[in-house]
Amino acid sequence: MIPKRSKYAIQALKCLAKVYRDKKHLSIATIAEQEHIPRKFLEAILLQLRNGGMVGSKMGANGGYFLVKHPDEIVLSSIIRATGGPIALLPCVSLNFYEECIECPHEELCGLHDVMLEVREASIHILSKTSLADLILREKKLARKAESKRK
Amino acid sequence: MIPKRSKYAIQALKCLAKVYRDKKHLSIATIAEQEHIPRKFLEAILLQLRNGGMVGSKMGANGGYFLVKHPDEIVLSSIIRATGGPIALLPCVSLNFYEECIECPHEELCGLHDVMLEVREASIHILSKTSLADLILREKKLARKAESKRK
DNA sequence: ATAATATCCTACTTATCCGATAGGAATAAT
DNA sequence: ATTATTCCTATCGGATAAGTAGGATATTAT
Repeated sequence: MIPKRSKYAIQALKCLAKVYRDKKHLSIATIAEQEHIPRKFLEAILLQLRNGGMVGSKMGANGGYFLVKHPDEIVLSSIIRATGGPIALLPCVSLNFYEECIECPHEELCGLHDVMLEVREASIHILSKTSLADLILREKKLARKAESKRK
Repeated sequence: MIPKRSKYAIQALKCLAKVYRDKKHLSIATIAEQEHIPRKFLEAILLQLRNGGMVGSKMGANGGYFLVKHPDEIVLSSIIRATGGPIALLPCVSLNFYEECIECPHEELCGLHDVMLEVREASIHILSKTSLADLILREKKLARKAESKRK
């Protein structure tokens, strides 16, 4: 499981992506309210994303946050990583939280390691081909589908 | 990430799978030593697996644990589930640890939910086609590969 | 029978991490 | 100035995971 932190980050960035072309910025409070995220917690998360170079900020009254890259270029896997969320199911197959198993004499001979690598690759494949723009597009499709179903 | 508990469970069951055809059983102590798992912890895990009907046990001196099903029929996903390990990356797409997001008005309209479902399906697909027998087979292949590489 | 060897069962400890909060300093717009 | 906002550090409480303790119960071997 990825931490809530990562999920909140994705939601927040999705909000920012929606106003990207208008070159608008959004305040923490606005995003927090829109997405039902605890305000102070979101503050910490956005700060982390900013220090990681994923978003920009404008201080002072009428300030806020904005994306520094196009929503097409920001993919889910990098958001998860930037917020400290592990994707792999085991430490020994994690790129960012790697830890070797004491019990494995040779990692390259471990069958479980091998399988878990496959799982990781499959997950990362999906998560790094899906951008914020894709996410928004997906929601539009889902809305249309629900609409046509309701009739 | 899945808990260590689940990983230990897989290792232990792999041991039992290796002696399955000889209708042997192994004691906790034996497995613990072989796999470098804390003895008492393994005890708790095997007990859980037994109560879940995945393994059988024989009490008393010269007792131990054994598989009740063929190693072909025991897949990784069910071991992970039996030991309380989540496979999904978010609670809202988890089969066994489902929790709805307060922030999502309609789950069916959430793009993230949609993507995470895909990730879950991909992971489960791999984990439920891989059995203990496959795991052992994989290790044999890896060993052969390493052998031919060493030359 | 008795001793030795196992599993069974419940409860506990301990450490770590996660989610969330507090409080104020710095900065910019009006 | 006042107000709105980000920036920064520190902290708290609760949950969960990993591992431990100790004894009850069952079986085998001698």
